[in-house]
Amino acid sequence: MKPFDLKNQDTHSKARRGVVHTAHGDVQTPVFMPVGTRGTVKGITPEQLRTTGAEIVLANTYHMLLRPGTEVVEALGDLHGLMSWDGPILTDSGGYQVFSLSTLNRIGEDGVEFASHIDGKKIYLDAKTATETQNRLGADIIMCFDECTPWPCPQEHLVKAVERTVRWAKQCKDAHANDKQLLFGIVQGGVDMDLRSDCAKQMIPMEFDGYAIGGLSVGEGHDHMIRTVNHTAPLLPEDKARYLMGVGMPIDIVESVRAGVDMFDCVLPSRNGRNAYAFTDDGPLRLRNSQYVTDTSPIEQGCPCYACQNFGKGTIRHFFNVGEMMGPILVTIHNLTYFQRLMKEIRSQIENNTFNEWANEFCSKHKDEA
RNA sequence: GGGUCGGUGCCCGAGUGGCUAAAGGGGAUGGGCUGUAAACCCAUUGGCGCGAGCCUUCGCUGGUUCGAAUCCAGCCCGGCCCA
Repeated sequence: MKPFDLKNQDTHSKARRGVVHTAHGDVQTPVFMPVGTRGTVKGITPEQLRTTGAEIVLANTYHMLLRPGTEVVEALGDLHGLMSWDGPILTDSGGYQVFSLSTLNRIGEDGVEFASHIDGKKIYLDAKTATETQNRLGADIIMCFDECTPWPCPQEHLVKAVERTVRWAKQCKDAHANDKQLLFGIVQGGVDMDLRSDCAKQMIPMEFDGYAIGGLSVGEGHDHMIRTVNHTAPLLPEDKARYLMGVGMPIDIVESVRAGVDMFDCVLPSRNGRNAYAFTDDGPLRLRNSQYVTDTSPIEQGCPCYACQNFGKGTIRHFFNVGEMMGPILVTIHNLTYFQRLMKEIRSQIENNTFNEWANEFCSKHKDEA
């Protein structure tokens, strides 16, 4: 079976409605994938995650490799067993940690040496080890080991990063030895359109199961991001899933869907939820703010999530103020539900061929959040 | 009644002649977070002023000193010990 089926193509934009087929089930796109870096989406159970509408979840190779380690994950029934999640899982290769843990690593031509952020132990990650590790962790979609560059980034570094990312991608493809898993390639190149084009041109002949746009949402800002996505997404094969890594704010997602992106992941709904920031259709709420002290209304009127059905803002604010776990739990559930409801709306608008107009309205309403 | 230790900003608490509008916590208020080193991090927190700056503040009152939260005297209040 083809890994990706295109179901509808919006006629007023590049937005698409599709399905990704994985060993643990289908994923309706455009899709938002919550992040469960170390084997769990922080603060909620898989059952709660399911009720938000999530179909697929992320985990991270670098973090699982450090703890508990590949053998232990295998012994616990691979990632699906460990996470108690029988749906699709995607693992990031550790390429993001090349960026996020840059003070703890050294990038070489063949791979990256990390000083473990836990005990300083040397961890070497390259295309082969990242792929073999992911083969064994057992996710349904695995990612090439890439170099996620920072922003701003000197041009010569950007060029080198693209070279390495392309070279490593070939090595990942060669090392990949688990035919139950889809392997996605990643296009790098910062906000340099020529580099993005070069990188895409070199990645496509390698015939990956899907293609990601990496190296964005690293501080470049909404305009740079969207310009780069608008340039890059159309370069990728129409019959393969396109995945914008690490994005993002709702408005970033809507604009990127418009550019033809199918898949997203981001820590924002979960992390910000833990930090009392609630996403709503009327813009964000900072639930620690004193204005909510005695507010008995839900975070979002009409939201079917457990938090909105059972608690008012004042109670949730109280939970945050006294440090009760329930605050982070409730807002995580709400935010993930918000994102899933947004994706559902997006899919429905594409099916009705009304996406573009809807997106215009959404973006004008949320432009302040960019 | 005698002795002794102490009374500092919203709270706790450091400071014991000038660099002190006063360390550090807590609390409060506001902000940030984008393929998670994040249930975390940052900022503000006496008043007035855009600002230089001015005013008020370390129990109360008075004193010493160029200068006092800091030294002295009296008083008030609290803890402990003795009677």
